[in-house]
Amino acid sequence: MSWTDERIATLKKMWESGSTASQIADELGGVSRNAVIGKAHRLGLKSRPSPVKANEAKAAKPKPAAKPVAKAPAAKPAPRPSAASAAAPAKPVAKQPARADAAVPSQPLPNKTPDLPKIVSVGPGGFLRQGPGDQQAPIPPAPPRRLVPAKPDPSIADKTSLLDLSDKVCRWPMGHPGEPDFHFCGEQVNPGFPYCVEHCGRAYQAQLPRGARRPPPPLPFGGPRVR
DNA sequence: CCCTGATTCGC
DNA sequence: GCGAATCAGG
Repeated sequence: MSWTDERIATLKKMWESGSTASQIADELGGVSRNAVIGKAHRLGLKSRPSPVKANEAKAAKPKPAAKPVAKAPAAKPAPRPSAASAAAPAKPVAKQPARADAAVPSQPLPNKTPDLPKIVSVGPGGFLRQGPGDQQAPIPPAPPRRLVPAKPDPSIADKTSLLDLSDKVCRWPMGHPGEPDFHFCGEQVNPGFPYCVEHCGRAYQAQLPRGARRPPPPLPFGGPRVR
């Protein structure tokens, strides 16, 4: 496989979306994880949370040629809290601590809740997915104001592809990643959220008292994938 | 072991 | 430019 413009664009988009190299490679197909990483570097894309580069701020050892066994007794004065801890016990397909920081803006609505929990993750297609089990987190964004009736925007005559995603369009996935008709909602977003008003209602649901909860969770995207 | 990204280096 | 091999941390 060669790196066509589209493949490079997809690579960039997914890389910046927080998808792991493995996910990107899997989505692109025909390339290995290393190929993706290598290409990403050649493109100038810099790696975000690199588990390997987490610390290492003083000693630089770019070449593994010399490895002096300079192991001091080493006290640990700096207790480094691991910030990357995803509490996701349910992993249907693959575990992926993917982050979606860029896609989840901070709490815009000065409501009661202090902060907006990140209840989204990045799925295999680079789309944002909400785990069904994540619904229990304190979910603030009950629309405080009157909901605007979904107004069809004429600017979205065509489908919104992965490459068309931006902070302005709804990222709610329609269909299945990888399929030819897979696209995103593309509606104008509810300001401060990655989804439009309608899909915000799907993504964020009020926490009902125990017992009154509705078992059937909303289907995040068209349902289980059928291959 | 698994995963991750970084880097190197022969092609 | 490409990516397998390798390294290195979690």
